[in-house]
Amino acid sequence: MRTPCCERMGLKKGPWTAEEDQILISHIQRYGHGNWRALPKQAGLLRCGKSCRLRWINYLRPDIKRGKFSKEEEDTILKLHEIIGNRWSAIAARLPGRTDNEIKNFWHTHLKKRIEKCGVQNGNNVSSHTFHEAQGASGITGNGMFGNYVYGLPSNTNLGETIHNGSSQISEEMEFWYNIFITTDQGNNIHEGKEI
DNA sequence: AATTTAGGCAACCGCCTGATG
DNA sequence: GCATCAGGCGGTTGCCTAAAT
Repeated sequence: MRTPCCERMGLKKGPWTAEEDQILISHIQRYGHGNWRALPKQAGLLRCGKSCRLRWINYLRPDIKRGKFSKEEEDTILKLHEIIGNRWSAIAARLPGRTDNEIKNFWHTHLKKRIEKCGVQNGNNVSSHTFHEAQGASGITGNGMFGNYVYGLPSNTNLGETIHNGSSQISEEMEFWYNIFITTDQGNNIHEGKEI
């Protein structure tokens, strides 16, 4: 049974101070972040590696875009979420400067509510128009896809084939977004709807 | 002005995966 | 094949602040 890194004695938890931020930034700028576990010790921070990594990726990274999400970004999140579900990191990969955590928070605090509202007004949920439509057309059940396993699908299901051959009922819009997803996904080890 | 409530977001937790020995 | 480690991910929590009462 390994000890979770955060349980080590003497490690600080909770909000980061400006001083800690500065230490982390200068250390990474100087030496990079080859080994997160060793970094806090090397930098002189009383934090666990995970905490440092999270702080850097979600807040301190220089290329982070802060502020409100644009309409285009919102649309992208909504569409990708319909296609791939709660794969926040995959969605974030398509929104330069945005982090998975930020997108996840934005989803839970804004978009989810909006969708639920729309769903109530329309008497169904938004997803039913796209991915669920595809599911219905191809006999697929489940609530997500892509991953080391395809949610609710046999592991050998070729989703690309399913979508393309499934039926003309599948919306062109979904196909458009699906194509964007599979053709632009680089570095995520995903190819044609499946992780390799 | 004081208190309560709700929303937003940073951070933690636990699990999973891939790499390594 | 098994154990361990580090990194990564998604779910969840809890704090802070603004709005409402």
